[in-house]
Amino acid sequence: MSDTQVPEDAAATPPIDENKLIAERRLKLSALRSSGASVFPNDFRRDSLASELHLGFGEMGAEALNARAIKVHLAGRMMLRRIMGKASFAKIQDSSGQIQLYLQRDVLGDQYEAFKAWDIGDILGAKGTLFRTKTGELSVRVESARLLVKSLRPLPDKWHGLADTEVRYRQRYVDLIMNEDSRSVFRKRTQLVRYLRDMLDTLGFMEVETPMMQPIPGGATARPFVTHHNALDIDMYLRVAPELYLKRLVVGGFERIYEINRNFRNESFSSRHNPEFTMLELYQAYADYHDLMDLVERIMRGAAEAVVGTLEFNSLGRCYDLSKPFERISVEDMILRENPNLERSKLRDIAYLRGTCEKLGIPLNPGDGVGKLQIEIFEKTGEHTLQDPTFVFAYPAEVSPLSRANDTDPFLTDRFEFFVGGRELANGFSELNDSEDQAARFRAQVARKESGDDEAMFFDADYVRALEYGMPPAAGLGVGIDRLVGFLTDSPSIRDVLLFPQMRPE
RNA sequence: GGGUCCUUAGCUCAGCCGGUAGAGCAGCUGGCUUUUAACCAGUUGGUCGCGCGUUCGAAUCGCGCAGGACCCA
Repeated sequence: MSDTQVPEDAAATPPIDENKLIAERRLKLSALRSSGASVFPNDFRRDSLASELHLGFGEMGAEALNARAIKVHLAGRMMLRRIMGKASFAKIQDSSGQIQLYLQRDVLGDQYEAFKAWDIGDILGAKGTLFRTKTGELSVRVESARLLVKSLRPLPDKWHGLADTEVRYRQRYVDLIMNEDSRSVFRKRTQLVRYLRDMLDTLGFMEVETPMMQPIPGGATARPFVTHHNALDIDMYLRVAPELYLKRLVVGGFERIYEINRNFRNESFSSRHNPEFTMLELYQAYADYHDLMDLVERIMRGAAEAVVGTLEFNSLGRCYDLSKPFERISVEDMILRENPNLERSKLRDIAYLRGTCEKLGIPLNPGDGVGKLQIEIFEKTGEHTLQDPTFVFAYPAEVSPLSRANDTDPFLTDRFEFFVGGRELANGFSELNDSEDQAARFRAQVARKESGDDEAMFFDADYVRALEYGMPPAAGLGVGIDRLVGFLTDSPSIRDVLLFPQMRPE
């Protein structure tokens, strides 16, 4: 591509939001083009990042700096500019941080006059020598400077920054330019995922990838997105969970596996939900749900160390101390704790539970059995009280179609959910590996679907066939990565931890 | 899906007892060779989210729509 020619269709498809400030910058760009100079050059090479210089020389005195005369090549976006006649200060920002430049007309000559026409937001390259200003700021005395990229759009207010949440989400690039807090959240997200991979690899887990497009969506009760495969002429579903594929791999002999990837659920979106979100799912053979509760404690502490740097920290308006043991309590005990007026002996009496739901204002669905009603009551009265890290275990089989039944009480399954800050962060259970029981539970889900529950599961015959070969006893765990990041970075909205959250079209 | 609030210059925000829109920053012009949101002087810039209504007159009042934030389901 030639960089001295304006693309011919530039005028035919004008960008959005044109204004006078942009027009002025376009004029400057067009003057650059007609000057014959290289307008978007890519031959400048830097040898330092701002933060490396602050780290390496931030403590060095002015005289020592002058004596060593350290030469640096830097590049970055100009964020701030103070022109004082024949000398100027500017701050440039690179991926690591910011550093101040000092530019003088006596040194730079024509380049100095050119610099005065550059705008905040332009990307420039500078070569110079480190020094300390009389107020003590580590800076670069610039010996030559070049404009590398002309920015056509003005940045937000240099002091107030970008505050409009909608623009922060829609134009994340502007948010990332302006807000170190935002950059920090996404760096921490990456640190968390790297920690999880390192830890699981250390424990002998193998990372795998399973289909995102599935002919039968399974592994969770949720409405799927539908798409169409043209060559096969069949509808396909974006996965709501990878669970059934991961367990096929356990049948195949991969005894410790995990996947960190996206799930898709066709629900409305808000500050708590995004249609696509990231889950860690792992499966461990010859382990049960108790082992996974221990693993979740380990993950939570390791993640806090990796991301926050400490086990004691504030998040979402509260102080947490993850060094204390996490509480473990059963669903029925939770219900009784939050509803002391209820009688334990009647917790499996459907008429009693219906009456309780009515008193609590929970809408009743005709198909709901005892287990479903128990969970409704727990979610309404108990879930939000679980601020400190807590495992709730012994979930009814009715709401746990993939979990192993409890040996002594078949109404229950060996399943837990993990809560912190009043939100569910993880879900784990001993896996159902009885193929005949699994087939029966799929049939029950199909019956729910036929009675109008469009979140109920499909019958997955191949999955049952896989179980018929024999799946080793195993336990499985799912961890909501977005929620975990939100908790560890004190981000109240899921949109603050997704680079590009789902928004209505502009 | 329901409730409350928000939408004014490129950005951050005033203006809301209805009388034809303002500040700071950014921009432009000039001055200033160690500034720290630099400073000083001058200056440009608006379909007040969109539509309909009330009124002599609407950024301001009413209704509807759109987008967003928070709370609830």
